[in-house]
Amino acid sequence: MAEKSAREGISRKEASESHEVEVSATSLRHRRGRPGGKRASTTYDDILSAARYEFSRQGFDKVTLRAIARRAGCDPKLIHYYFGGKDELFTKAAQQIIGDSHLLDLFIQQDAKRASCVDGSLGVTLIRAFLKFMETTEPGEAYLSLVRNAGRDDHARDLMVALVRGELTSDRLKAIKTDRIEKRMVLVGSQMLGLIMARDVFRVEPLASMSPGALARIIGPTLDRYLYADLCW
Amino acid sequence: MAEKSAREGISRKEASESHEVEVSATSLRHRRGRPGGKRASTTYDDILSAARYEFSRQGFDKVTLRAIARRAGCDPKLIHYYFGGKDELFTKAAQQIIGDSHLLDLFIQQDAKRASCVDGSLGVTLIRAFLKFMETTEPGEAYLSLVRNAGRDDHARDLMVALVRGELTSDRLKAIKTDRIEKRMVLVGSQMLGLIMARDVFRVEPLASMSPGALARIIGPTLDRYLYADLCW
DNA sequence: AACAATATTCACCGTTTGATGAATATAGTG
DNA sequence: CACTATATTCATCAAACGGTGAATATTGTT
Repeated sequence: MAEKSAREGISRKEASESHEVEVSATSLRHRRGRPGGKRASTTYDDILSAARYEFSRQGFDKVTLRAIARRAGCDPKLIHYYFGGKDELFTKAAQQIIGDSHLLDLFIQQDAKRASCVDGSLGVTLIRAFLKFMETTEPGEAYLSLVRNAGRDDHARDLMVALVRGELTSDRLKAIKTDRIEKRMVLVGSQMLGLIMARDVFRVEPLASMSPGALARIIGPTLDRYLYADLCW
Repeated sequence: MAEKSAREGISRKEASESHEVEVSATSLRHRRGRPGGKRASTTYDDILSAARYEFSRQGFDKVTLRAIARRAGCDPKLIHYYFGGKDELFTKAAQQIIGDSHLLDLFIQQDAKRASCVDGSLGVTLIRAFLKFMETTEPGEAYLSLVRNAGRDDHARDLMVALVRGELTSDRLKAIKTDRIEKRMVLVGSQMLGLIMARDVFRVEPLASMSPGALARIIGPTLDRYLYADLCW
């Protein structure tokens, strides 16, 4: 307990001595100090990316700030420096999905154009576009982290509810003409949610190794029925 | 910091003094020593019960052995004494949760008998029995907590995988004759999982306020198709 | 050159967690 | 009564976690 100040003094001296020589171009990313204009530090984005990676693969509690910092290649303190704390970091990482969800709409349009002659069913198109969306790393990771953490985090839960209800995605879905569209929508959402949970979160076999095309052919008709059939309410 | 040992000494004395008098029938449970034959200590079962309670409401990581011991009214060390460690305790507790899943089978049989003339579809029966199972407080809560925590808890995940694959439930499901039963099973599981997630975890409206009967009529045919139809693999 | 803003590192803290070793009380057994 | 198996408590441990304060390096600004 008395050696505290002494140890600090020694290690600090040693550190400054050993660093002074090897300030090469490779360590540009790790250099201290105010960044030069457009060549600003990428650390902020690195942390956010690493956070999305970790949160999409593990739950909030299991993810450690130290692991995120390790992946981002920075000191753990920088997470607090940039984001404040673990909760704020998760919020920021999860919010990225809102901005990315227009991609789903894009995929739906693309898929509908390309495959309309072969398989024009809206349900099949939906599944295929959604699975492609999930494979697109950035938004897919964010979405997964939402699904995974929605049981605990209120912010994630609210986003999930909106997604299941189809509020955030797909103008085409909103435009279809059918009765009781709200109920039909949540039925579609429940099946897609279950698919993603089983396939990407739980990784249940043989579901996880089935091809997106096969899944679309099998599950698509379910969505079609939810959307168009007479469901004898 | 210097008062620690002093405080401990005092409390120890006080405790032993206050206990000595009131060794009545109520504190029979907390007495030390070798238990009398059939009147053995209930601590083992108390711990297991407390563990099930805690694990079914929070994930494996969030549950602390101290909290379980507090609920069981015993010293934390006894958990290690009886079970070895946290993992072994969870395994034992989870086996009891699984043991309850025979109820689902029972509900399926009951529902099939009662409603066979009105609606004999296996899919409809499945949904109806499953929703009734979820309403049955004890196993329903445990199941729900598994779903809620499976995203961030590996232990819960393993149980969920088994449940989604239908391995733990329903002799009737196992007995049906159809091709590719494994794939068909996980498709059924995915839709039921999505339904429970959307309805009971996220509580998405208007899904959450729909009657079990209506849900069974709407979603049942989906399961029938997954179980029996030609799915053009 | 002096100063302020930014970026990064280091050492450390308090808390909580699962776990362990030693001691101790009680009841059956011979 | 002596002895042993069982049941319980206490005191502590090392590790990991999120978070904090202070120092330091680098750049832009004046």
